[in-house]
Parts: sequence; C-alpha cells; structure tokens
Amino acid sequence: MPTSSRFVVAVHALVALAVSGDKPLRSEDLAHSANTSPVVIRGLLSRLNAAGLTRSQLGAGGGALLARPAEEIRLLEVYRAVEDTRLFTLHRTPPPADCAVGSNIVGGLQPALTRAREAFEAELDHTTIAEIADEVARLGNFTMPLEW
Amino acid sequence: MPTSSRFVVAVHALVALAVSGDKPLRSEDLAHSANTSPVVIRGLLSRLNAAGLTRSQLGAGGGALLARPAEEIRLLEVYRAVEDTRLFTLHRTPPPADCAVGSNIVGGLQPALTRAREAFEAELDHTTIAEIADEVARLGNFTMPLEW
DNA sequence: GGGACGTGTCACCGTCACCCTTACACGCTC
DNA sequence: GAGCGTGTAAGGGTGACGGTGACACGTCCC
Repeated sequence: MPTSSRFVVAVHALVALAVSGDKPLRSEDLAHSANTSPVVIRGLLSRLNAAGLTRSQLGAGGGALLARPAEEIRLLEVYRAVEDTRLFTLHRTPPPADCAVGSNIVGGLQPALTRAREAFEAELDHTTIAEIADEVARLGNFTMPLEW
Repeated sequence: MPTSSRFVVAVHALVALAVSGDKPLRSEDLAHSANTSPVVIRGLLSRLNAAGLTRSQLGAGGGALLARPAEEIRLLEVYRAVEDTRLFTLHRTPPPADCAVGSNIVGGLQPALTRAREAFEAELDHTTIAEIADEVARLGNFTMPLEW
C-alpha cells in the first residue's frame, strides 16, 4: 500500500494556511485550492485539529488556522495524523501454525520491515511545513503572506 | 497507501524456496504455507520469474525454484517485482493551475517525498532473502534444507 | 437578539484495487 | 500418451477511499 491521497492533501492544506499568515481560510477555499470537496477538507481538518496541528474558528470570517508555527510542524506528524493504514500489509489470513515457515515468517520479517518504516518516518521527520511553503513560494514566485 | 499483501507473500514464498534447497515446490505447496490460493501464488511467481528471481519447472515433479542464491536476492527487488502502486498517492484530481499553491505544491513537495522513498528503499536493499530465511530457521528451530 | 456564516459529522453512493475461485490451454516429465 | 504443473483469463466479493447532500451546533456581525 501506498498512502491515501489524504497525506498529500493535508500537506497541501497546511501549506496554504502557512502562506496565508494569520488569515483564516474556509474549508471551501482549501477545497478549491486542492481541487476536492469541502467535506473532505473538513474531515482532514478534524484529524489535524485532534493532532494539535490546526485549530478552527467558527462563525463569519472564520476558518482554519495553524495551531503552531509552520516551522514546528513536521511531515511525520501530518502523516500520522491522517493516515490510517500501515506501510506493510501482512497476510490477509495468517499462515498456518503447523508450517515451519508460515509460523515464523512474520516474526522473521518484522525487523526488516520495521527498519524500513523507521527510515521512511525519520526522513519525513526531517521536513517541516515551513520548508515546503518556502519552496512553493519560490516556485510560484510570490512572497508570504499571500493575498488570495 | 500501504503495500498490498503481495510483497509479504512473495517474500514468504521465496523464503520457503530458500529453506527447501534444490527441491522444487509446487504453487499448491506454497499456497498452503502462505494460507492463500495457488492461483495467487502463480500470479506472484509469474512476476518473480519475469524479474529473474525465480524459475519454474514444468511437468511432474516440477515447481518453482530460486533463479539465484538467496544471498543475492534483496527485498527491494522483490518489492519492485510485485508492487504496482507508488508509495505516495497524489491528488486524485490535479490542483487548479490558477492557484498559487495548487500549481506548485506537487513540485515543492516532491523532493521530500523522494527522499522518504529512497530511505525506505535503501533499507529494503540492505536485507536479503537468505537473512530472512536464517532468522526463520532460528525462530522455528530447524536446519536447512528443510524436508516438508 | 436575530440572522448569516462556517464547522463538524452523518449516511449514502460510485469507483477502484485487491484477492479468491473456477476454468482451460500449454508444456514437460515419466 | 497420460498425468502433472504452470500460466492466464474471467467473474465475483470485499473493503478503503473520495464525493455529495444534509443537518445540528457554535460563533460573529449588525
């Protein structure tokens, strides 16, 4: 399994919030930017709120805001906040216990899978939303905060 | 998205072949060991054959064999041979080009995603089927080649 | 205060990858 | 030549995912 598109869309939303500065963005605005639906965005924001990465402001003129500076939000936190599935899918049905290979393959393989997952996560932990936002601003040739 | 179970099952099959030495194993035998169906195994072996990791022997007494010593088969090769999907799923529909964030988010995010993927793959490249087979033999308290 | 705004969450649906099963043609060994 | 085993195709069930409509609740503005 790959990741769902939730991770990329969540990063997209956080970057949009980062380049917007203190101005709250509505789920409808974020949905337009990511070419998806407001409900999907609200579902993601719900998870990001729970993880302490964003917060929501109700009422007119409200919307979503970063709960912390973009420099302090790492991709790994985003990944963990929105992804449900594990990196490796094991056997759909467990191997039989009476098989010398089947009964030990999971245990024997686990350390290697864990190392791969940890290497993957360590890399995501090295990058922050602020770095992505800077790069997007450079590519798009604009300065933050961005007016929409 | 996670990997499919194909990767784990493919490693399972290769380890079974490794511990069996020169004796060919039928898809039915491998299917029993991995608690899946022979057709699924044959589908995996088809990919592993194409990748040069295994070869098949037709007719009575036939079955699958490793095409190379287990010490020379790395998990990364197995992963690439049987996994179709990419590690990261991008936006289901591309972001609009008229959005400063949407038009640059993919380009800005790509380097970080690539680094994570490379770290992941490098770790898989460090482990061989022989190492997994040794560990399984140790856990199962048996010696290779294993008689079934 | 009243009304408009925006969020949070639910149920429902279409789509897709995945895995299982059945079936059958082909090639090889005995 | 007969039996064995592979390779591949077609069809179905299942579950995750993303999109849509709807509605209750809290909050801000006038």
